Amino acid sequence: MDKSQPENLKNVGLKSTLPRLKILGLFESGQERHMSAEDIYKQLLSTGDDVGLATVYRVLTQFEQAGLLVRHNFEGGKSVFELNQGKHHDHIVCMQCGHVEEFYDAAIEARQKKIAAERGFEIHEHSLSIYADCVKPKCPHKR
Amino acid sequence: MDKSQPENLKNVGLKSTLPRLKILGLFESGQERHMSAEDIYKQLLSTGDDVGLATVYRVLTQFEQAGLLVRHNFEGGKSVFELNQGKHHDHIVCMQCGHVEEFYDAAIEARQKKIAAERGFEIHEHSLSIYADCVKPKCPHKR
DNA sequence: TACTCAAACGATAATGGTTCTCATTTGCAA
DNA sequence: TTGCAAATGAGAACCATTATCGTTTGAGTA
Repeated sequence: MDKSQPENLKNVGLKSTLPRLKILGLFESGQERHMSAEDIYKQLLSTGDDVGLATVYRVLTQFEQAGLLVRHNFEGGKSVFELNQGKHHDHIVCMQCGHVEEFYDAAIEARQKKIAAERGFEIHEHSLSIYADCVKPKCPHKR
Repeated sequence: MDKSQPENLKNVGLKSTLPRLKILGLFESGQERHMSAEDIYKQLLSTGDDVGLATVYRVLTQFEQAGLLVRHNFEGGKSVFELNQGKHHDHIVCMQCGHVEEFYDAAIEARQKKIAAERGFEIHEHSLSIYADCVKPKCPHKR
């Protein structure tokens, strides 16, 4: 399923170590797109893959800097990460269940560029998060 | 200049106390629109108005709940607050100097509503922050 | 104007997420 | 294999924020 991991790491100049492979593997398994350090730590413990919490944080930061992951700071104080698949997108976060949905809107993107340019800014990155409530009873995702 | 403070507090059901008046006064003085708890604490200390840090946090939260202030969670881990003047707006934050500029774009707002509705969400709140670099040498605002 | 007392305060301890420290382990090249 | 810099892991440290709890205060009442 995910045999290409060592190359992924080498490609970004990171030594291929067990903890790094495990963590990257978790993201590539696609079980959960958005995970916090704590999520990952617990997940690894539960499968018997003992990785220190400090290492999880270190590796996540390295992956972010290497461009493998993207970090988001939603409300709630903790950072969540997701695989960087090139395509920028924004998020809607359900305030009830914490479920995260992604979206991309070209009109919004264009507007943002325009606004920044008008004000003499050079866009570095941007984050748009809509905090909302799922209206439908499709809210069984627990936080 | 800001004589109406006690009424402001009463109107939202808060007892008019010294710390609350001082903190609200700081925001109403307009010196700095966006301030963190730490900013406020230091500012008050520097003018001899001794208010406990715990009180600053407590009051900020109360003001937020009362609708007097709006809280933002920019990158950097700390919350910043600004006077709630009714008009919703988003922010561009300079990554170099920390300077914050505000903007409002009807097209973006409309798009957001549409996107949420399409996905069966009821918008609760949303926050759009563009992290950018001031291009011009108008960047003397220190963080 | 003095009295009462719940509400508010302030110092400090506790918390939660994250980073740092440093002794031990490991990937990998010679 | 061996050597060693890089990486790891346990736990301490850190930082923003919240909780605790004894003391103070605002504002209605006598």
